[in-house]
Amino acid sequence: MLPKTYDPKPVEEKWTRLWQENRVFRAGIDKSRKSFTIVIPPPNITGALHMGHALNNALQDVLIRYRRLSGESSFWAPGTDHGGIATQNVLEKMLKAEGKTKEDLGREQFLKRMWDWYKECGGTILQQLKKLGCSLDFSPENIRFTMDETRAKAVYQAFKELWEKELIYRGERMINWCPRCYTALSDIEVEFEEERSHLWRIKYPVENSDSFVTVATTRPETMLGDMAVAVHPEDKRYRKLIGKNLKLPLTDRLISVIADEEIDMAFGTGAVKVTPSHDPVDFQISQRHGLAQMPVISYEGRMMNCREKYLGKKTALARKEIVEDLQALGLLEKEEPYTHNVGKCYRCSNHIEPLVSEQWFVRTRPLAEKALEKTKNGELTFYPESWQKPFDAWLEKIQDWCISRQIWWGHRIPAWYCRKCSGEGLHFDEKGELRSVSVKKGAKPAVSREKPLKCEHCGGQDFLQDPDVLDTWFSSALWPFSVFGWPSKTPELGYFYPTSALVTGYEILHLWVARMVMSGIFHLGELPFKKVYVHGIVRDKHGQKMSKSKGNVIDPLDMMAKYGTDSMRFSLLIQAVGGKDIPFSENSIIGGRNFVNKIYNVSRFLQMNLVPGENYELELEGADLSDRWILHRYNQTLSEYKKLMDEFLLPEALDKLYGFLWDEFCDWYIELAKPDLQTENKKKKLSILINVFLNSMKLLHPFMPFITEEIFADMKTSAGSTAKSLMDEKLPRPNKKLEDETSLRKMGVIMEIIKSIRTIRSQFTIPPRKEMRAVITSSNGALEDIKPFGHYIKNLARLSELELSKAGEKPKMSVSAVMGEFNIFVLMEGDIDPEKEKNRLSKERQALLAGTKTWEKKMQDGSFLKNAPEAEVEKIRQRIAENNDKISRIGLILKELER
RNA sequence: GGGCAGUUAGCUCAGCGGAAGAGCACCUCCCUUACAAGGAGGGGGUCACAGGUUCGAACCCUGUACUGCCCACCA
Repeated sequence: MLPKTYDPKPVEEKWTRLWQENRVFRAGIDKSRKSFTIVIPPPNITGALHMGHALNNALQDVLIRYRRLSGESSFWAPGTDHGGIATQNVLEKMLKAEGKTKEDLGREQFLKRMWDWYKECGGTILQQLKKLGCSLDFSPENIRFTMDETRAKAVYQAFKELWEKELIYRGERMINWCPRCYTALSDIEVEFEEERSHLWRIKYPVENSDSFVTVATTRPETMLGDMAVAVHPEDKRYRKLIGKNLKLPLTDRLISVIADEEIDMAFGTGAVKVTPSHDPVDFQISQRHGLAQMPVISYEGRMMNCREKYLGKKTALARKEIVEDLQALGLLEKEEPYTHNVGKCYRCSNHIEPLVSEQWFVRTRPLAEKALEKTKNGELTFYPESWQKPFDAWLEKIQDWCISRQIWWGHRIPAWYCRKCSGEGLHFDEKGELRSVSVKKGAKPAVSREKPLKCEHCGGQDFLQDPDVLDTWFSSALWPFSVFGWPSKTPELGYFYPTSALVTGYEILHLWVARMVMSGIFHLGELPFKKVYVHGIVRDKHGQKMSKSKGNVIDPLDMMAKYGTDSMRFSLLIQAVGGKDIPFSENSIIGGRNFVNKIYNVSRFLQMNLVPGENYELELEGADLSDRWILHRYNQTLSEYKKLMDEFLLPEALDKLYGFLWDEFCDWYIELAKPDLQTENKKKKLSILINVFLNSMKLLHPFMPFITEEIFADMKTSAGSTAKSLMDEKLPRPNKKLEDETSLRKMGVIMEIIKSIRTIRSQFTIPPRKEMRAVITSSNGALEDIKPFGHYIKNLARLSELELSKAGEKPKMSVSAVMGEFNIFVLMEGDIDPEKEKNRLSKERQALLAGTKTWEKKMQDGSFLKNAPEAEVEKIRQRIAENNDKISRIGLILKELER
């Protein structure tokens, strides 16, 4: 005999192996069938899979399995992302533990270590996706990596095409610099966080005068690089000072007062210190006024170009000392608490230093405009659609994309400089390696994947490659087509591109999705996908983001080991409603675990009853009411399920299945069918039980692949299937022959009667096992309707005897209920307290009377009668009639109790 | 500072113009031969607040409050 509880572990291990061995997930080109393609958001190779990956990939797997079962040729290939800064940081940390730095190793050795790490970690992540049940084809030739040879070709091709169209350029701009990661970042890689700090008011002495101009700043340390103080041209306080010089404290420099419209007179003192090298706004002001730049903060985040005292000190320390020094000089007017937003690195959370630097950029506006056309004309749609607006808004305000990173791990920028022609433009470090390049000083890049043979200008052959690498998102942006071998015109590219849908979390809508859209249109002239399914973030049960530092991380691998993969998938998927964030707790998996066990026990029950080897083909002949009812409900559930799945309403579809299987199939239908399993009717009943159940398993399969596959394998022969896997089966189609609305109505009445008898039993604490006698009376034809199904009531309400009669007499020693058109009397043994019973019925009567009163009031309302639709009025008329009928019936029972 | 959501039972949410719902949690009774990871029954909500539209509002409109996200160069 099968054990009472389901043990997921051996089942999951078995099927994980068999699926790969039999290559059931293989997606080939099959022009006779529709294709369904999703490219996996490639996980970064930074460590292990987390809950977010579990959700993201479970959702994709649901879609892929559903489409595969629907007969489409599904493609979903595994892959990982090299993950640029994030991954480099992981290795740097590991080196630190060994007491080394990446400089100790040198670029070449460091990269070798990175590739070793990829081999180790990339494999682990794929292994974990397998555990999650993802129906990816893990054949080695199928595994993609954003830095493998094919993808590298794509990156070069993309760079070249953009360069040739002048959409990539090199220039000096204000960029976001992370001194910790030691690289430039794009604007969207900066996260703003509110921080409590101070606003300092500093007095700048006016030259040849005793007066001062007071400026307000949150960053006093940058004052060493001030080149001016700006005021609004119409600011009366300062108008006279415009053009005058100020003595910049702590330096021996003079700076001038300039006028700029952008200055807000109402903020601070209305006078702003202008630091062109370290503030984006100041940079713009300086451009407008032709101010010189003077950087005072280095790439390391230390003070430079300043007096000895501060030289080389970190900005935070310099800030403290400068404030103290100003105070000592009497130039600090005020220090007030101030809360403002501070930019932080999205990879290491350290403060971002805005500074001027020469970098590579993508000119995004022309690309964004094309993308906007597609979203505006409805070609690109979002599920849920509320993401469309923010997506569009971002494209409309898009800034040029800084794509160069000063790290080592990534695609090296395919630009080369002739040593001879580049003049002063090449800067080397102490080891003689090219460290940075200045185009302004003569360096002219030649774009090429390999080292160029000859310089176009001087014929020289000594080339140096640009030391920077590309933003990791640059290669991610090409993923939907690089996956298929672009720029080669592979058959896969032709068949699977554009892909069918993209499934992703909203946090990378700009970083990734928008860039894929722009790249797809630019390089292939076609959107990479037309549907974007956007999901939320898995949080802890209090809605907090999971993070190691908070210690609230739940590891999906632990959860799968403890409760099984199907259970975890269920609890994630059922909660993923409307793309909202999911508050996840271990507790929520238990619901999934219970459902898995419930299903397992259904199969156990059926297997205990069926005769192995026998074929239980669906027999409709002679189906009784409960059969017709469950088949009708199954059929309805199937149609609703398909509709929901096609609309990407996956949690809703799962919820429908859950309700159908647990409430209707288990709690009602199986219970109703049980007595028949003891009769010659057994085979017919089993045919319906097995067919409805196994078809439901097919519907459930995309969500919970392991248990459904296992059950199917155990029972398929009974349903006449020889399929090797459930996935070789087809999803059932709704069948008109199964429709039977009448059964729904009739079963509804019977279920209500059963429930009211159960309620009475419960109220009088009659043990469920104890058999009772009951009498049901009704003065009209309704009784005829239920007469053939008395045995349903007897069985499920546990009655030893059921009398159906027209006579309205209340049997002695009985408890009564009025349900619809029926009076129900449950016969009690021994005495019942007439007072208690009277009380109970009177209370119900009161409630009914109150209802009638409300409705009648409404019926006396002239404007209601005049304005409300006739159907509404009729409905209320009927309610009153029903109520009154019940009231009078209760009245009669009460009268009988009096005697 | 701008924009977008949300506020319904203890929790997570559905309902989006005609008698307040589900799941989980809770309480009571039951180890009934598929399942105690189960079954049956039950309690619990002025639908954030204030106005308005309507015969009728959780639902539509207008404010207010709070919460959450996204975007933004206010020193």
